Amino acid sequence: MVTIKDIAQRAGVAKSTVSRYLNNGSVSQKTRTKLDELVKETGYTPNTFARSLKANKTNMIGVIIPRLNSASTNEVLNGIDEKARENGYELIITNANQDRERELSNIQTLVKQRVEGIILLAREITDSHQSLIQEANLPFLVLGQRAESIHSIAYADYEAGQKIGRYAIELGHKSFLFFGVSEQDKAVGLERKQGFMDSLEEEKDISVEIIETSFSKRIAYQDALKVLPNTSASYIVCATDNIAIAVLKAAIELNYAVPEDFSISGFGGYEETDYVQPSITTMSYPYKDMGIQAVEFITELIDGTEIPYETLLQNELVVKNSTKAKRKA
Amino acid sequence: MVTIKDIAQRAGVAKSTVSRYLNNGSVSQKTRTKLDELVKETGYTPNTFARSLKANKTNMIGVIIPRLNSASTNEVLNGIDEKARENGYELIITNANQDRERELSNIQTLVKQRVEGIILLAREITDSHQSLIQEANLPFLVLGQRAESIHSIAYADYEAGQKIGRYAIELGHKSFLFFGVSEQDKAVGLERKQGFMDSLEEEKDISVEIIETSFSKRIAYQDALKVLPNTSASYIVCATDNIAIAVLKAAIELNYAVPEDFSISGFGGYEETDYVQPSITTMSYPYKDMGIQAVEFITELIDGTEIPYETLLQNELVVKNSTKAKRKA
DNA sequence: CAAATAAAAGGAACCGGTTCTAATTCTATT
DNA sequence: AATAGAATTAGAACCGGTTCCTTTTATTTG
Repeated sequence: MVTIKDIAQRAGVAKSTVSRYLNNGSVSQKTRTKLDELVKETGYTPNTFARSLKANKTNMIGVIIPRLNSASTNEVLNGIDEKARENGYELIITNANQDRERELSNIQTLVKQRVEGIILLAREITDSHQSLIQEANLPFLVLGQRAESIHSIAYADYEAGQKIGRYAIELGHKSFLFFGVSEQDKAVGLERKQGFMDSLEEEKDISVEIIETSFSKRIAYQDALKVLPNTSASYIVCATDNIAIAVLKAAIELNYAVPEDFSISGFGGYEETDYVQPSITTMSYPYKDMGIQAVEFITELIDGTEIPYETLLQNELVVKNSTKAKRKA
Repeated sequence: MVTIKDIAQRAGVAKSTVSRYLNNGSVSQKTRTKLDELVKETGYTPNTFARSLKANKTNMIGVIIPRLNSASTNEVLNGIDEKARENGYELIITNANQDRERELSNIQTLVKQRVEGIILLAREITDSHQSLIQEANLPFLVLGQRAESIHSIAYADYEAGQKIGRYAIELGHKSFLFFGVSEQDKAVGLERKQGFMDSLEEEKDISVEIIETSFSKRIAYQDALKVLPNTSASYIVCATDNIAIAVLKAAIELNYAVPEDFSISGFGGYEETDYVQPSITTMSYPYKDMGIQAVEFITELIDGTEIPYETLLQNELVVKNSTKAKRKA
């Protein structure tokens, strides 16, 4: 590998001159030309480590994702990727594979790699997270969950829940089945449900049955096969699009008609909801925007600019063919 | 940030002693205990850059993926991630976003980052790739495409095409519609099609209509809306599962019955094919295994071990509900 | 044309580690 | 107790850059 020393020697100048040439300037036209040639000829590129070592700056942002095969994660990553590139940062993406221990160890790994900031796509923020983050003493941004005393960007999940509730009420539904996930996930498990429940508050003659299932399509599908035959609901609220897709599959296999027998809606706005029969009504989430916003924020944090501790991103209802007005009894 | 010098001073020993303590050994019990304490107390971690600088070793593998929101990419990454972790490598994942220029620039970025090897999930290998890879002079592994004089792991796409063809023939189909993609993608665009076509060779009274569409569901869907009303085919071969899903959607919206009016099959084995109605017959691909295999190979290349230039991974037919025997005319 | 000033270049120190060699200390042996 | 040999340790050099300070060279000005 050719180094700055080699270049300097061959050009007959000092290392420092080459360094100046590479960075700001103040080099005579003559040496500049000479160095241009040599760099081209040798294909010289400065060693990033040597640079980072001295500069104490790595130009890298660490990203921790909960799992790889998730459409929402990918969209967020897409936004992060695009914006990071634009801002001149390299990304180190690490996968926690839904394992809390691994998430923590990923934080440490990134700290060791001397990233300048960390973006965490979160499921849940525990005390271990809190203390590790304090300790790391790095710009840190949590996405998708609100977190005390850590900067975060989250979706307006509570409001999203409300919007679905109000929409269903408008359609005349009274009897609901809610497929949710564990409340450990505050945003998805708690806030969406809470928003939905609160939106029904002032209505009369409402019944709601709540089932806790999983993010996994397979498990949600199995749960739905068991639950659907015994429900009196006319509207099924699913806390994620994946759950909605799984419930739809179960409903059809049990020979129900959707939306005639059940209306079904999800949360997420996944493309996949367009490609099942019927297409599924859902709350669309600004995933990519979140990624973009995240890089903007982390950049500001790195630069020492103040940003709000909590940012909420709104989402909107997309009505498709899996929901319809309740027929008059 | 606390450095090795700080530790050395506080322990009253030389830097080199601390370094020895951190690495191999040959340190007296007394200093070892002392240093244990100090490291714990200060939370010292060695600076990766300083280390890499001297060692000329980074323990990092670079991965280039064509795009983020792809189920197959994610599965492969999953395997890579798992195995890399096991082998003690860090991953730098970069996204080329389907842009050839960006793919090339990603290679350069990774080379600058001094990764020890690069894994490229490829769509197409051009001459620019070839020369850049030569120049980089790093262990390099291409996944998903065969590439001349570069190590590669690919799927047995030709054979996969044949298997689908033979299966359809067995079901008694004679008239086919093939939704393919550009031949620039050798594996998906060319080999799958070629395998399929060759498998029909010895049959009589066969008709095949070939449509070139896109990897994008949206575009494939639009193409299908145009083509389906005018086809006489009874079996539709789609070069990817995404295309199959899009074609199925179009078929249903045009009021065809699947598989009664058309049998439809895809390639890929995506989970999503289970969640549409009807579920789609497909060739399953060992994505995760490829990721695992890839890390094994790149590790061996880094260590200087010889590996075969070309490795082919087999895939198998998974019959679901979107295909059935042709009814006798 | 000499002196003052600006521009360019050189040299050394440093970033935070590792490694090699030489020096010191400890242990065992006679 | 003297000495050989092994185990530890210190110190310097180095990895490949950047940066600060000093010196040299070029340019301008009176």
